[in-house]
Amino acid sequence: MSEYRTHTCNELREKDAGTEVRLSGFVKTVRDLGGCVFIDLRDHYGITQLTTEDPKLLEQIKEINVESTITVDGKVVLRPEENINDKIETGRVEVEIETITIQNNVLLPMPFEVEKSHEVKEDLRLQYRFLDLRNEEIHKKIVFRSKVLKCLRDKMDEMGFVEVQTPILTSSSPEGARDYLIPSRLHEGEFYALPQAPQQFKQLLMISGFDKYYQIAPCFRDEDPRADRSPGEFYQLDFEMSFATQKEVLAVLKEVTSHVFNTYGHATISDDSFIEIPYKEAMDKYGSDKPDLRNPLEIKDVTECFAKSGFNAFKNKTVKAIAIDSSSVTRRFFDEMTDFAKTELGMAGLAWIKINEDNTVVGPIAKYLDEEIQKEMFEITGAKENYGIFFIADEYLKACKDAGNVRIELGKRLNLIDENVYKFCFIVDFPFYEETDDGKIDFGHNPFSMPQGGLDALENSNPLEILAYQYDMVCNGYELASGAVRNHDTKIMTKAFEIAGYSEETVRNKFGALYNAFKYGAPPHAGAAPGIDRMIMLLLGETNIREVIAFPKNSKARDLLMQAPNFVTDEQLRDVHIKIDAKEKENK
RNA sequence: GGCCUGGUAGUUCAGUUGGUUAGAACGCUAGCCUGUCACGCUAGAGGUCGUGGGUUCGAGCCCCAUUCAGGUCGCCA
Repeated sequence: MSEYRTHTCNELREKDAGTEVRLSGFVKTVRDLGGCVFIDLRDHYGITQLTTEDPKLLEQIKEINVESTITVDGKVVLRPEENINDKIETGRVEVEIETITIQNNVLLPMPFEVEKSHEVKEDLRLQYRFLDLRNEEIHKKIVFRSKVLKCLRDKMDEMGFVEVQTPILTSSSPEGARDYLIPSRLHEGEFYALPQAPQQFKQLLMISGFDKYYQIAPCFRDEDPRADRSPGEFYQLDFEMSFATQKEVLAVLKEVTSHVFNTYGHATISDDSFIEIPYKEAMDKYGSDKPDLRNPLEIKDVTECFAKSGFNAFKNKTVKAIAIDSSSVTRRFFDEMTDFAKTELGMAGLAWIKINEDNTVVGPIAKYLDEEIQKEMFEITGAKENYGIFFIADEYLKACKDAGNVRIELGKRLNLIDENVYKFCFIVDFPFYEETDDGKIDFGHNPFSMPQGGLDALENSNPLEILAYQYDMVCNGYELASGAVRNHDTKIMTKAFEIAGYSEETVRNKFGALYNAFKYGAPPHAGAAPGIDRMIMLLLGETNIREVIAFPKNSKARDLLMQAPNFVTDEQLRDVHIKIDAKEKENK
């Protein structure tokens, strides 16, 4: 018998009545009725009610604070019929206390009530995360995460993938995000970087002949967070396959995600999931490369209509339109949307028209649209009587994105989102290059992916028209995975970098290991990496990614519990050959 | 870095047009209570209204600055 317990707090049932037991746990509540007392004892597994009428014990219990840890010896008894509590699994029995040992009392005031921690301001929860995690609801999410991780590992294993751990201390790599740097003590002035992803290692593993690799991999990116983006560090189910095409990678993504979402999802996967949508189509129809397909609204292009109209503000701009059934909303709805577009989305404005029962058109810009234009517009957008149309005008890409945000907001406000389904899709055919603000050509996503059409396309096409074998998996408006067929041919790679303005020498310097390895019979390979935190968030129907991470950082990438980052001693700095610029410090 | 929203008791919040002693709920402390499970009842303690400045006879409320937090754009394959 354990020194501390014979059973957990979720084990005792009616059949145990009469047995002597020992339980240990946290005091969840004390209900003192005067002549008798009830204690809810909580541990990782559940809750058991303790009770006593013994005056000596009643006196002792007065010293126990809520959330203290105690060990109790006692006898299991059946509860009287009328006092059964079926809300807890042990609710048909209780333990009559014989002795109580206080293991550790609560010595400081509790910063918040554990039972209500989910209502508390987030920074306080994070500062006392160890107490926050005692809350059953939050506790359960972390246990849930463990199950999902096992599920993923089992599935990957079943599909023949080998888990390989790759270095955490590695070199800076040109992938887009800012690196976290680690100064080297042994090599003055040099730095390690934490991996943004095990990208180069997994490709090297393919060259090593491992065929199918995966890893639940920590990734580090020094970027500002979002509600759905964990600041600083996060985990990916990173995988890579040799001799595989885009189609085969998408099939693996589909198999893994449908398995885990079918097993652990709070909603069901819709039948029309896993369709492929080209990037361009996604931008045109949904104004986003991570569209929420539960939202039935579609964006239409009405640039031509406005070109013919007398409304000069929209001339020479791309004009996007979203039609909604407005029979259930008032005029005020339109004004509030305009307000939202201006203040929240930073748009210049949001034009709209409303079509009355009798097909007359009203709204701030209605007078500029003659009947013929209206007719054409209704045809394009599918609008009819009792509909409203919102218009977003700007330079093409901005118009798409703004319309996308308006679409999302309309979906929310009109309550068009079915919370009980997962709609997955693959966004494919991302542009290989994009134009930077100063008119240069640069890689659209990452330089590791294979351009469609290979060397021929690079040599003979307009770079901005070349597509990449690059794909995302999207679920309910979240980018859940991203991947690519890799460029394993150094000739194509050199050319690809040349177009973006990098010399072969730069390529060799930036990722020499990989570039060099490609020259030793590299197999064609492709892969992807679903984000695990985001996946668990979706499985649980959460919208805050920090809810599914045991010890998350706050939105400024600070660890409020461990107080990181923090200043270090001068000696530590000397060790790693770092000097803090005093001026910079003062400015702070 | 830009924008939006917020900071009032331990916690979550309310606080009218700028006007006497800043409230509620939960928690905490003390007392009463033998079947509670959100136990109940009674009483009590608890506040530099984020910080600094300003306007005013008078500021939780108005103005400026600043700081912290959350969201969002930029950023992030």
